[in-house]
Amino acid sequence: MLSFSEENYLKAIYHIEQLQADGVSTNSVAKKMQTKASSVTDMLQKLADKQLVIYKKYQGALLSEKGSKIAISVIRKHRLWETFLVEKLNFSWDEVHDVAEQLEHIQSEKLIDSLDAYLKFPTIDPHGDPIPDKDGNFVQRQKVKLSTLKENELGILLTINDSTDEFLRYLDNKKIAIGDKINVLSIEPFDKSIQLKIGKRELMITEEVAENLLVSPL
Amino acid sequence: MLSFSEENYLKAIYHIEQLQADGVSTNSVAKKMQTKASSVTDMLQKLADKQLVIYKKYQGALLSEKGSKIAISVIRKHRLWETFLVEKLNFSWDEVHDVAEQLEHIQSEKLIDSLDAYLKFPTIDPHGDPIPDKDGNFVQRQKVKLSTLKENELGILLTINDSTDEFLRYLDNKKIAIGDKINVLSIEPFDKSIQLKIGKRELMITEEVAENLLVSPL
DNA sequence: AATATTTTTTAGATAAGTCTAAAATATTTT
DNA sequence: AAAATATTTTAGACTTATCTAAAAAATATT
Ligand SMILES: [Mn+2]
Ligand SMILES: [Mn+2]
Ligand SMILES: [Mn+2]
Ligand SMILES: [Mn+2]
Repeated sequence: MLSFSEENYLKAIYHIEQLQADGVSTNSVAKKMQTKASSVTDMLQKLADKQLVIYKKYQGALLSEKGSKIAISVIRKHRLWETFLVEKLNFSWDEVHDVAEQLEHIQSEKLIDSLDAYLKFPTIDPHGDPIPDKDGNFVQRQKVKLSTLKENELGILLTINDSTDEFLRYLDNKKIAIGDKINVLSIEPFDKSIQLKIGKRELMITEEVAENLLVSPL
Repeated sequence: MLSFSEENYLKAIYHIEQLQADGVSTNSVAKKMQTKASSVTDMLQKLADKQLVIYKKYQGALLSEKGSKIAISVIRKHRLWETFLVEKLNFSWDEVHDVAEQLEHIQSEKLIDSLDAYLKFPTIDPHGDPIPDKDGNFVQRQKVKLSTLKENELGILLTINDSTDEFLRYLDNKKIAIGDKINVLSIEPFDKSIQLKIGKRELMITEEVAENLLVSPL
């Protein structure tokens, strides 16, 4: 039985590993967890004792097989709860994260598997992120930043890089949603802002926004 | 923001208060919480500092207005989650308690009020216990032990005194359920065992079982 | 290669929650 | 009312998770 804190560290290490496959640095974990490097060192030593990470002084850490399984199960719970909140309790996608941060630590295999079934085994969460199944498997989809598309190219919005409430609400306001088919009409050479078309609507987004929208190119 | 531990103590004190209205003793809390009296003293001092209980050395404790409100809100969450697990996720009533013990500490007013609405504002949980509403109000029903009924008297099973898994499963086996109309056919003078009728079925229960069944007399 | 800077670890402190053992107080029995 | 017993509190220790400040190691700069 792991503490909430241990589970949160494992999840953070997992997410950092996805970005840069080499050893996860103490500082990168500290930044993600909004804590001090010394606290991270303490925790990495503890997780190493429990064989959940492979850790060598000054070399950073990597999740072990066991640690990785736990991280994925926490992520599974987080995303299933987010899906429940949106689908069943009518939360909007910018309201679910903090509650899911708490719910992801509830310990009950029966609970999470029943929830999974109740939701009809969803594979994608409200933010477009894949939901691992009971065995930890999930879909890996090819995706590129919208900012890499050329003029007249198309893409389906799969997920987003920035999941802050502010960005989610920006997308709501602009009526940009997961699953939308986005057509790049033109790119302004001066500031790389993009004129695009969703359905019949035309709108303009900045390069920064385009960097945070991940699409499947068509 | 209270810790899980503080919330659990408040809930325990509340439940003990319901049984004996006078000051709640340190030992009674220790017994309920399965902890040591010294730990209880520490916590009572802390809760008194936070004005959640009224506490005088060697005199035991009482919940303050504020403490009582929090205790009731934790109970509300516990019972709504139990109802959710049974109604929506097909848990049986002997499987919900431990999970609800965890879920009752999730902090989100929007979550619990949405859950309440999703369940159509239930007033009774799977064990027959009343569910406080958003304002902390709940139905108080007149109820007596089945063992106090005389021969040929009737009662509706409202709730139970013993909520252990074993007793719940005993009731399932005997097909005795909350809401059943129970007819006391005869009482054996020797051991006070009771012959009763539910629907068309006749069955016998011991006095001990009858002590743990609370009915509304008809 | 030596120096400066950054990163990481260690040492020591603090807070929450628990425990055991001993002391203080209250209650019951004689 | 004194003695015996039970209850409650205090004192001191331990664990987990965090922090600050200092030391050690790694990396970057000159
Ligand atoms: Mn999230
Ligand atoms: Mn998500
Ligand atoms: Mn319960
Ligand atoms: Mn219940």
